[in-house]
Amino acid sequence: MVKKELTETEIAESIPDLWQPLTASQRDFLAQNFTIQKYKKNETIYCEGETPMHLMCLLSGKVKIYKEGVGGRSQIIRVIKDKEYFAYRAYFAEGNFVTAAAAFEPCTICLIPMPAIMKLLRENNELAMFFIRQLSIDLGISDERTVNLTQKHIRGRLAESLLFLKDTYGLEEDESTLSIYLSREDLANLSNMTTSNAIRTLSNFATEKIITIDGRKIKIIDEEKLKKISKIG
Amino acid sequence: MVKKELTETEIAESIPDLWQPLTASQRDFLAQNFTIQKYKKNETIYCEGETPMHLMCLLSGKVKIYKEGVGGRSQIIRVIKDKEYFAYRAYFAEGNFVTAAAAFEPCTICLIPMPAIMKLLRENNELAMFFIRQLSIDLGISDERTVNLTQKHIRGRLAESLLFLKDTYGLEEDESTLSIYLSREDLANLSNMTTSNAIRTLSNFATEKIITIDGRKIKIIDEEKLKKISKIG
DNA sequence: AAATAATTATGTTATAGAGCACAAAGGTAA
DNA sequence: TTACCTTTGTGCTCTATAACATAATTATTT
Repeated sequence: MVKKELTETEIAESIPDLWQPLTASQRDFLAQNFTIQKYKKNETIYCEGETPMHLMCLLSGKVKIYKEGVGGRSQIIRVIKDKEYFAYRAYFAEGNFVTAAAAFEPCTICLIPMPAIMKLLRENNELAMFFIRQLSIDLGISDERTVNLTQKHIRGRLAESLLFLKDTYGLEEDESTLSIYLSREDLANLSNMTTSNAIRTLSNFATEKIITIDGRKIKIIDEEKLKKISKIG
Repeated sequence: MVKKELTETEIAESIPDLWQPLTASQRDFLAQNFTIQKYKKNETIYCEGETPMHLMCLLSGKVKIYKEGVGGRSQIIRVIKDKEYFAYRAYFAEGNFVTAAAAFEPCTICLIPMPAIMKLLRENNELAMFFIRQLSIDLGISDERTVNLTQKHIRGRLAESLLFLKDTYGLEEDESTLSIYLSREDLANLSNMTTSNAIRTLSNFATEKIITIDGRKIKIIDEEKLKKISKIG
């Protein structure tokens, strides 16, 4: 664990949502409990079944939260972009992790021990409201996702995943290339399908001129059509 | 809307989790904002897209939270038993309902305007922690559910639903009959399958002496076997 | 009580998508 | 360079489950 000396300004910029509601003394306290950790590409951040210890905030990089399902098939539950918090749910629920997390690409993560967060929460309602809002949003997304993954057909699921990646990580300067380069396998795990079907459906989309593919680079050409496919399932 | 005069004791017994953390003046305030509403069997409590106004606590009866999916297929997301709170997530997420709620059987529900809850939340951290814990638990369940519904086979999904109903609503005095009598359609919507497949799989379970069925009455005979089927998918 | 509608049951058919096999391409290591 | 592994791509087969059709029951309404 790297314990880097950071100025309070640097910390404030790293974790604005958490920092902003705090009083001066609470900020001091948080600065004492702030550590930085780096993870290599594809490195596991935490595993299913482990006991949660820290709140994590992704400072840079991209992270997947996933779950090993039946027969080794893994399902990506959600993805984290920078400035997003994760790994706290299980602690609040007083249980172990039901998901695992791994780095899509090299990551810098800020860790804050959950007991420190609990102390701040007991003192600061605005902070509590931040978590209530965040958990509520995530629960709504999860409910939507359950229905989408179970009821939509392969094309609809893949289309939705592509739009979801666009909304989460955005596009490159050309305004059409997805800013995340996933393996076909990750794309399949995100869309609840086999790798072969992700490959096949992706090339179908390319043939239909909805996207172009160049290795792992995906350009969205016809977003409207993608939305339509996602909608009708 | 029935505005029944209740004693504070009666209220306290109805909504213990919400009541217990409050101070005397907060309890007074809550008692002023407490209304009771009754719903008939199968009546809709709220719809997808509506704006959330009240926190609801189920005082008696059974409720399903569901979502209309692709092609009119509906998916039961979770079920509520008495003393459980619901309908608050969307308000906290500052959006409209993404799910609908309906009564499985006649229900009595306590409604508290969300702005009143917000006021109490701002004053009372323990109350905030209650919601953080509850949302965290529900999010974990939802994540588990996503994988179970997408990856398990029909038998596994139905077995899981039966165990889930047992855990939620319990058994009758005979220690084996499920305390909830669902239609095959509801059972199917809970297990992400068609009604015909719910019927078929249910009678298969009966043939295999895992359960007995008498109309909508389901007796669990071999819980261990059910757990095994649920586990292997 | 008769009529109508809803639910449960069962058989048959059709198909989406998994599973598998294998080849080609690209990466990494020795 | 050669060897080896991982990822991507394509074709073929098989099966779980949806979709449909039609009774048989059971509720509900008139």
